[in-house]
Amino acid sequence: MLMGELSRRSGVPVATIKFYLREGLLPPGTPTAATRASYGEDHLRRLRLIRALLEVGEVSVATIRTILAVVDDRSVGVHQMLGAVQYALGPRLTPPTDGDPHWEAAGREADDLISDMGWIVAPEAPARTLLTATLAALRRTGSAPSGAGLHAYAEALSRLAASEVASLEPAGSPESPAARIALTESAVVGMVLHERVIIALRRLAQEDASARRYG
Amino acid sequence: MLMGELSRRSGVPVATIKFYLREGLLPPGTPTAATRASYGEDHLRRLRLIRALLEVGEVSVATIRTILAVVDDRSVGVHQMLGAVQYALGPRLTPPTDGDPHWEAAGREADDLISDMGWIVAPEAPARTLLTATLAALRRTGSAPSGAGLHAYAEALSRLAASEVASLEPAGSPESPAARIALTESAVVGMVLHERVIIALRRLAQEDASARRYG
DNA sequence: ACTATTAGATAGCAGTACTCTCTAATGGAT
DNA sequence: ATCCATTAGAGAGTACTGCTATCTAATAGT
Repeated sequence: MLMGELSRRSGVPVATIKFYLREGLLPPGTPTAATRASYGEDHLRRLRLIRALLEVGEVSVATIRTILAVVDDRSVGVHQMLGAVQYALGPRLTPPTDGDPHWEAAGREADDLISDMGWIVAPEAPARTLLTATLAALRRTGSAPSGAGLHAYAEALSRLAASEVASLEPAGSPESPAARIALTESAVVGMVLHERVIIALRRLAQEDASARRYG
Repeated sequence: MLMGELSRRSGVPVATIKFYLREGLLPPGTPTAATRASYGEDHLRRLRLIRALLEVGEVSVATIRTILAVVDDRSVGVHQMLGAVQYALGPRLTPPTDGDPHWEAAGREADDLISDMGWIVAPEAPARTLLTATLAALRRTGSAPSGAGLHAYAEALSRLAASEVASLEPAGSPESPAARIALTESAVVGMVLHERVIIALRRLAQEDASARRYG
């Protein structure tokens, strides 16, 4: 497949594909002449993955590059891959250096919740920082949620996450390297886009609840 | 309170506060002289709200301006406010003009889910578009979730949303205009930041589930 | 009187995701 | 054989975002 066909089939402009090649998001095609290279179905698949992460997942180009490097690294297993993706996605928030009481209280609340749930998570997990930062911001604005509400969220998400992780490796270990990559790409896009699905469903449910109560 | 004190108490640089004033995110202080204005606690509260939405909620300045305009509009009720905020947050995705089969299948799936759940949502609700776009992207990348999984998500979020909406108006209607604004700000920050809480909890639960299964 | 601070305005800056332009080489059509 | 479209590869340019810096004139506190 030539650049033009890749562009046509993916809906991505040629100049943009070239940009992704320069940025290392897309591996180069196999050159057939000085001014010609051939691209395969895997390029098309990768391109769709990039666009999904960018347009729907709102993931930055730099983060996508990091994620794809993990996807292409055959030495990492499913668990490490999930962790690496979470680390790449994780908030680039800087915790306050001084002793911010809101931050510290939020950190304690997050730690308590995690241990109450019996969750096994790394101390430096970015999601932990994200939770702390969000709880701290809620405290700062005087809108801290109740502990009971947090637990309800956690219980619900615990069940959803368990079933999703269980479906990650449907048929044993991957057969070929290409199949492994396709499977890993699918897991990544699932991780990122399911978050969007959850947000969309939550907003829809909220609109419904609000309509019933006030509408 | 003078600009300097507002800056010190909020942790936001003076130049940035001036920028928010210019952008209309922060109402001007009451001028006391040609080069002096006085700011109150409401400015401090609003500034914290802006920072929470920006830094944790990842909401753009333009969107925050739109949201704050709704918050300050005393003529809108809770339900309309929620709708307006969702509309402002909503994806700025453009649905494909041509008949994209993935998009259309995703749209049908979203509509089916909404009617299965018995949800009352506007046909043009941005969350509906977000759901459609995300399902379409999942289809394009060959990672479409199962209908059963979607229903499980929807059920869980339906319960969470109902309890959150129920807690929006804790003690009847607001007393003073200032109290109404404070309550509305709290509702907005809750809407936006609780989404982050959910994402953080999901990632934590996923890490735990993955650790138990593969770690 | 002097220094620090402020309002208000304008300009600049760093990062992001492209988009455009150019050159030289090549492929297919006529 | 010769044209025209297409391509690789490289570099510069663009539009937008969220600040940040600089300047002027006015004022407050010491």
